[in-house]
Amino acid sequence: MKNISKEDYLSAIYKFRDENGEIKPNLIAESLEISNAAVTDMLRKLSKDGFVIYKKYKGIRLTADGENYAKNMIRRHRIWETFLHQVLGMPWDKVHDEAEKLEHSSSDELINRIEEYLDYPESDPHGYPIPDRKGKMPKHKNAIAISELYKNDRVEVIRVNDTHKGMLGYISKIGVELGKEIVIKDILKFDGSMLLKINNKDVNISKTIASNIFVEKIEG
Amino acid sequence: MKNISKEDYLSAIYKFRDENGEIKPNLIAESLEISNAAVTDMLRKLSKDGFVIYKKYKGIRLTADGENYAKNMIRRHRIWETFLHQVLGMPWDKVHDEAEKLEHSSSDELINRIEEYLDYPESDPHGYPIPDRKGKMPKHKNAIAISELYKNDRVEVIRVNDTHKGMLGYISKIGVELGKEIVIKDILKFDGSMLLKINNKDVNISKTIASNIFVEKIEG
DNA sequence: TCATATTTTTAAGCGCACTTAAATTTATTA
DNA sequence: TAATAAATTTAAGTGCGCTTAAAAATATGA
Repeated sequence: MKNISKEDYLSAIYKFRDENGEIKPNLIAESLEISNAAVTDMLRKLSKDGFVIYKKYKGIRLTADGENYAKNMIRRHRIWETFLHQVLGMPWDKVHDEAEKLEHSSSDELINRIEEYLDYPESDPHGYPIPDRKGKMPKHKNAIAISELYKNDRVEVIRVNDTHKGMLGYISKIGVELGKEIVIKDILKFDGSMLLKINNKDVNISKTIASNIFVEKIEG
Repeated sequence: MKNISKEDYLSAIYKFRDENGEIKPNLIAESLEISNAAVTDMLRKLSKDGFVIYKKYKGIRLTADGENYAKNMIRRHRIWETFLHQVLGMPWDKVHDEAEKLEHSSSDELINRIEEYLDYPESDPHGYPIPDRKGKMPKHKNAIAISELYKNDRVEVIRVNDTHKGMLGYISKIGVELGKEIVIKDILKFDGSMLLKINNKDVNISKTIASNIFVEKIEG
């Protein structure tokens, strides 16, 4: 059994809902790696407790309460990640799992103290924005996935997706980090993989990886 | 339900066992605030897993594995308390509950990193020793409870017990902290309460409180 | 549009860490 | 030492968050 809490469900809904703010049970089940039946069970409870709008066979959406709750969990998660990386020097690809545990065991007061200690950071080690204590999310830079780029584009890394296990470790091994400059040297048509220049070295990355590294163009 | 983990049982046994290293189920149940029946259940499991020696109706003791496990939990707890107090400025009487939650959600690697960041502290904010990563406990100062002292003794606070809820808050409110000088001004025979001088103020404390503040005598 | 595939819900059940109540063992004390 | 009290174990049961299997609803596509 996995024993996932209400907190994880709300975070997952928040993260994976579509442009209309809706999500299907199936996607929740996949992201939490549990059965669809378990999701149905929990949705009933979350609905009863006023955190989601749930009607059988219909898409699910967060209530205002649910959204606040989820945003607070994301705040906790990202503040822990930032602390672990910046203060304790924990590597990029390890902070996620550690924060995942800590976020459920911290009072709001503790999170606020850490935030203060970090001098109110606006983004986590992967470039994601940290909601403030009122739930306000700092403005995100306009990010493009590397997979959307063209040959000879020169870009700077501003965000890296941390949803896939093991991927972050690989990404950091090939030299990618926030602020790093990358040049697109070639795009291979047959598999969508891309040849990049990072740290003056040529690196080939798959389309999957390319779609999880977000950048902004360097002008000029 | 309280949902107490194996980890809490082992810590409780470690803390409350007698001079022979033994403990009765009853005491475990009281300290964890659960029923005796729940303790019997868990003891069976802990025994099967090799953490305690358990024979029906006999005293319980930790195996070497159980002792190591418990000591590691105490290490986690005290390192978190030290971090919360020293780095984040969390007050004396709040760190216990917060650490209680965090200790179950931290990898050994995280604890080691915090320990390093704190420059390998030897005692927690209440004066209790912190086991090192091999389980070695730093030598404790020889502590006397204030309740054992005589009129006119001059002493320095070196440890404060954090087992009673609310007591630490009170103790800190009357001016007691580690390293603080106290003079015993009087002992009231009829109830064992004591009149102390702290910060040049007279304070009366009950026998219960007096037996939970530990000191060493100031020579001369 | 109708058969088929997919998603979602329902039903039954499991393991865990508890609970209360009753039975049993051990400890106390008169 | 025998009656009584206290501690401990056993038995039965609960709530929670899962599971698998089957049933029902929705979506897809020839």
